Amino acid sequence: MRIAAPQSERELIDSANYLKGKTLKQIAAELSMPLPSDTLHAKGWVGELLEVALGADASTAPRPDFVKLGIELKTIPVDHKLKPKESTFVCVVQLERSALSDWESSLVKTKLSRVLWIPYEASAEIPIPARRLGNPILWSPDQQQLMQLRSDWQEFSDMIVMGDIQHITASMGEVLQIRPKAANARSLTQDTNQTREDAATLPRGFYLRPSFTQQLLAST
DNA sequence: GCGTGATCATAA
DNA sequence: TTATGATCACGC
Repeated sequence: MRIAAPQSERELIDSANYLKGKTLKQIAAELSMPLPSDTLHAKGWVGELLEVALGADASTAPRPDFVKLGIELKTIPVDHKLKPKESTFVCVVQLERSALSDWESSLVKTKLSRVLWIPYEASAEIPIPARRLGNPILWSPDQQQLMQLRSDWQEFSDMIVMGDIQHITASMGEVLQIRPKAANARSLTQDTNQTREDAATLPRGFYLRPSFTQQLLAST
C-alpha cells in the first residue's frame, strides 16, 4: 500500500498488484478510511479509495490521475465473469468549437491514451466491504479501438457543431456514447453551437460501453 | 456550475 | 436482464 505518487509504471503496477485480491474493507482499514454504508450516497467511493491507495496526485483540476506518468486510473465494477456492470465515464463533453475540431487533441483521446483499469467484484449479493479487487490492467487503445473511438467521437462532434446536441441519444455510438453528466436534469451549460446566443443545454459526458471495456479487460 | 469520482433506477 | 436517462458527493 502506497501513498506517495509512483515514479514509474513499474512502481504503479507493483502497487496495483499488491492490492489484487484484497477486499475494500482491508484497503480502507489500511488507509484509515471509513466504509460507506451504501453506494447510493457514495457512488465514487471505490475510485477515490484506489486513488489514495495508489498515490494518485491529489487535484481538483482536469488531470491524469498520475500526472508524472500520464496515466488515468479507472475502477470498474464487474460480475463473476469479469463482465462490466456499468458503462465507464470518460470525460465531460466540451461544447467549444476548438474542442470539437480535432480528434488528436480531444479530451477523449487524451484521457484514454493510457489507463490503469482496476476491476472489482460488484455483484449485488456481495456486501461492499467484502468486495475484492481483480487483476490490474495497464491499457492503451490498439489501432482498431482507436479507430472505433475516433469514428464515434467524430460523429458526435459533427452533430454538436451543427447545433444538434439535443438529438444525441445514448443509443448512438458503437463504443462511445453520450449521456447526461449533471447534478440533475435541470442543470444547464452554455451551448454556443446553437443559433440562439443565450442557448443552454444539459451537461453531458462521454462514456465507454460495457461491451468495449469487457473486450479490453479480456484481451489484455 | 464545472470537473473529479461514478452508480442508481426504471423503462424497454 | 440491460441500457438509457437521471442522479449522488465533493472541492472549489
